Amino acid sequence: MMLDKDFFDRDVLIVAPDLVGKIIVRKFDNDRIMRVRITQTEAYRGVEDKACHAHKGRTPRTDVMYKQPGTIYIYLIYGMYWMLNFVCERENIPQAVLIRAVEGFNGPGKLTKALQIDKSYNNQSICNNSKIMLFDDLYQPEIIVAPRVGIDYAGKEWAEKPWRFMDKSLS
DNA sequence: TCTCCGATTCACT
DNA sequence: GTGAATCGGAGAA
Repeated sequence: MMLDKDFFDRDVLIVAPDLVGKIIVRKFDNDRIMRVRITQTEAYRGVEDKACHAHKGRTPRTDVMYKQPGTIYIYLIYGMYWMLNFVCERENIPQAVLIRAVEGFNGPGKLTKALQIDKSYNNQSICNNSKIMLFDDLYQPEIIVAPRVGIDYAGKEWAEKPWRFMDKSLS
């Protein structure tokens, strides 16, 4: 069954591990369809989280994270790679889940390249979207946690939070 | 305007 | 293990 807005209308620390094992379905412009299972996610939790882009407040860039749960947040990193995120919690609470890896594509930059996801998907909703969808096929992976990656600049306290979630059977 | 730097990846030593 | 590629957001001036 398809994930709806209610799925994302929860705390990001609940949604992020729950997304591991779910299926991303991508329909390309030539009608080719690609299905991949999410194997790794990370949680970015609001203004208090120094590693979260929204911690400095609402700006044109972070505005998306304040929107409806299920909104897609895309941004460019290092001038080369698009990062795929899904907004959590109700409006005006800036939380998001980063999709860090899917089955067959290990790394957030690689998976967006494989799925041909770019800036044009920013600020769209994952619910009722004809190009990209999320499904639950009732697969329930065993989850293991780890610190987040690439955020040393946020300071030790935040860099060490165990807010990365991965499928144990694939680690 | 100008400067700094990042939720990464890959090639090379 | 180190460094380059590459660009837009955010903050300073």
